[in-house]
Amino acid sequence: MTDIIEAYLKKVLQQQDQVEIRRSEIAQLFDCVPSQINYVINTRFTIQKGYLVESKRGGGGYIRIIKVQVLDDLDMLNTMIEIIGDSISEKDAKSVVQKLYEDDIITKREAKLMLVAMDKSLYTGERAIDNRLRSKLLRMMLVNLKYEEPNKRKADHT
Amino acid sequence: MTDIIEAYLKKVLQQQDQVEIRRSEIAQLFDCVPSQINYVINTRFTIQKGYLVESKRGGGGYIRIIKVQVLDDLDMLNTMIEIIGDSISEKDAKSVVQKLYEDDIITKREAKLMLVAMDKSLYTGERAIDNRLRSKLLRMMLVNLKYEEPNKRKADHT
DNA sequence: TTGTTAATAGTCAAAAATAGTCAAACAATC
DNA sequence: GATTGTTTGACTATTTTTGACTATTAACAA
Repeated sequence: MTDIIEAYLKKVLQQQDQVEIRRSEIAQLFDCVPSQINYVINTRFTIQKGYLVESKRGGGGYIRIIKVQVLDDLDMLNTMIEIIGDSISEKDAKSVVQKLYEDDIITKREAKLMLVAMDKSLYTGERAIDNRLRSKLLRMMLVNLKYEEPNKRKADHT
Repeated sequence: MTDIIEAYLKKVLQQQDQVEIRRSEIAQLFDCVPSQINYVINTRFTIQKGYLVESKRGGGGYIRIIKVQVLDDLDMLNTMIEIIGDSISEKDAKSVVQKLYEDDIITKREAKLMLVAMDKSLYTGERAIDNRLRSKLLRMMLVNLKYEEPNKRKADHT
């Protein structure tokens, strides 16, 4: 269900750079409880994945999902570095890498290298410590990319 | 039983380069306990045998088996992985990366990413601990370079 | 203005729906 | 008989679904 609703919203977002819904309407449309919509948004439309969410309660209330717009690769990298902050979970870190791949800022191989480096199996198991180290490593890699020549890319480098 | 399930999955994989199952369904189909499926996967669909496995728990969970191609540079990478062992200094690690770059096994950008990850400024300062973590990370990265998923169209997110 | 009600959305934790781990029991092979 | 491989099930971990309760806002009544 979550996947279906996610797909629906992403489809709309392919045409527009933002979408505004009424929570109860979408819940009805997909025949689920309203809080399911919150779950979808909290897990699939995070800032690490490149989305901003605004909402208002009360009469005429809404939930608005906005695709984050960036100027260019450099802007994207800077934005991501900010988002990462000084601590990041495995999941969020992987979302960031995935996003960079989807936006053609890194190649698939680069993404895979970065993903292994984010994997929890690499770290100590102390969550707080791991998240700080992971953040440091990811930020260092992104900073590095800022000063590298962009990859020459074909339209589709799968 | 293990052989039968293995054969079944491999038959499907002859037609497609990946297969997605629901563990409980397959267990039912072959009338065995679900954890049997894990056994099959752990013994017959390893990375050494050319398979990658991904899974998700919870509602809508799945196990996905993906055929991977082993790349040409296998020997070189295997040798490097052996040399690295379970502990490596910053200097030696950087030499390894440099060598891979000189031998055209990795690109310049990939080399830079890996070098950042080897840098001592990332680590704790406890030499023994750092060298083990560095080795683990470098080996994980190299293992990753050995395999490649078959071409799959990336979603067209224009 | 000021309360009150209706119409929203948000939070949180329990329950349900999955998959993973591990070790004991069992079976096959050497 | 010892070793290695397989099967089983109890227990754990993760993700999703659900619903009761809370918070906010707008509209309206006093």
